[in-house]
Amino acid sequence: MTVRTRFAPSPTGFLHIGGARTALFNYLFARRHGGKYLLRIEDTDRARSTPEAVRQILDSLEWLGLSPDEPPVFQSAREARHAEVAHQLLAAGRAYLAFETPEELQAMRERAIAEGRPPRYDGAWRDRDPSEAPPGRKPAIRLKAPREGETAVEDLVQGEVRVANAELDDMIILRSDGTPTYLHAVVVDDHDMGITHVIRGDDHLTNTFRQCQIYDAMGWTRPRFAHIPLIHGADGAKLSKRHGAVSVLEFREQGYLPEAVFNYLLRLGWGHGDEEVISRERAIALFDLDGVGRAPSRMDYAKLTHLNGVWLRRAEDARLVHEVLERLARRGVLFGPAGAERVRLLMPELKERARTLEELAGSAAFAVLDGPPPMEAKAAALLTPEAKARLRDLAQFLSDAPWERADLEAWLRDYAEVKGLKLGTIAQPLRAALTGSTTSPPIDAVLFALGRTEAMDRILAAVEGG
RNA sequence: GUCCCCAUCGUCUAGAGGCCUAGGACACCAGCCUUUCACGUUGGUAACACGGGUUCGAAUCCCGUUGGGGACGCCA
Repeated sequence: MTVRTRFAPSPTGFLHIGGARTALFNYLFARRHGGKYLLRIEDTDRARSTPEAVRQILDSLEWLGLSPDEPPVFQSAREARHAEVAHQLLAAGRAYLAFETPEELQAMRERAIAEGRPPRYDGAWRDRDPSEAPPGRKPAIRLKAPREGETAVEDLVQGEVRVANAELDDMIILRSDGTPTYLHAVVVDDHDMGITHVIRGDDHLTNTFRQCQIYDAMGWTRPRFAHIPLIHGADGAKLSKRHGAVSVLEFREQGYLPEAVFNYLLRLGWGHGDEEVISRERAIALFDLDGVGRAPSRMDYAKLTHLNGVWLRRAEDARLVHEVLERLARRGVLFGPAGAERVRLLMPELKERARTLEELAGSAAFAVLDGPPPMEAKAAALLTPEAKARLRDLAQFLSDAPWERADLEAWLRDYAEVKGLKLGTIAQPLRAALTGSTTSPPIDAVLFALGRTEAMDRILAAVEGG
């Protein structure tokens, strides 16, 4: 049997990092077993679902390389089928019409809670004849769930989980307006889509029992289930906005690389020995459900950032140059082809020193400019009268230098030696003049990337300025 | 409240009864490298929630306690 998995978000908001991980696990499991990974948009809540959210979810998945293998299924398009199955169950005597109004049910629930009883439907219409119904009232269809015995699920992550059927009430599968409820629609869709493995957040674990009852009532084969723990914020509570970035697109904006987010999410709740840096290919080769932990894990932005740095250093220079220039342009930094070329020359050094694309763009900003860069206070402090005098002298010396990086380094060292100075003594003021900052790539690399003319301009500007 | 799930350093995890003096990674601290910053590197602080069993032997198995999470809708 070919493995088929699905990710089934509801389009009521952006795709958050927990959903992304669920998608990732579904993707990896399918790939690992040579199966298909599908997407189903659960948009049956028409009041809260938006096309904008659908688009965002699709964008987010694409960015992470988790686009589905087949066109997405929209649950709302399948309502007729959901109703059909509900009516089949009704005809087969596995479901019944229930005539309470939502208000009545709400009141029953409140009463039960007030009296310390579990808020379960009492099955009042289970054996009553519809002819007794109040006139003109539209019924909902409820599943006639078994009352004796227990329902057990062999979960691929959680192990065997069982519950007494007495704990479960007769759930509504079709609302009085003819629309399906979520629990029912999911079962029908998963069955019709040929889903073999339902991998989802463990907030659905207790729903699973009721869904199994629908499979059983229809005589359908149940899929295998795997309930993965949720991701929490740093304080252990359910991940939310106040914990920082949670939307996938937000991570993209903040300069995280998709392969780093992929890697981080993979390692959150799943491990393979001591391996930390794991590529997509490696993940597909290694991933399996038995490596998934059962405890909820917490989002750790510091580790994500570290991992991002690792992937940033591994990334192609050309790609990073492109990203950085785009980000600088978006910041309103003006630059020409010469500036872009300097970033290109400097990228091998710049990417060693950044952990996110935002940092990378920040560290490249000095290079794209034509003319002296804005001077940080700490850099300005380096440009003492003495330092300026030395820079003037150095500029003279450098004006004849062959403009290759290795030569430049040699010239600087020679200069320092001749003057009896430590290299740092001249490198720091030079760095300040060239970059406006106290930190930058190696100074010879900076000189080389800027080019003789630009470098001289900046040195002289610093010498004459302030 | 009822039901379900979970529990190893601050965090992510390795660990399938002896290989555990509990390993790795992030973070943190100190040193080295050095032209700044990073990278790298060396070392350090730091955990089996608690209590009972089972066993020659338990982080690993069982029970309980505590703590966390989730579910109990004509939401998804």
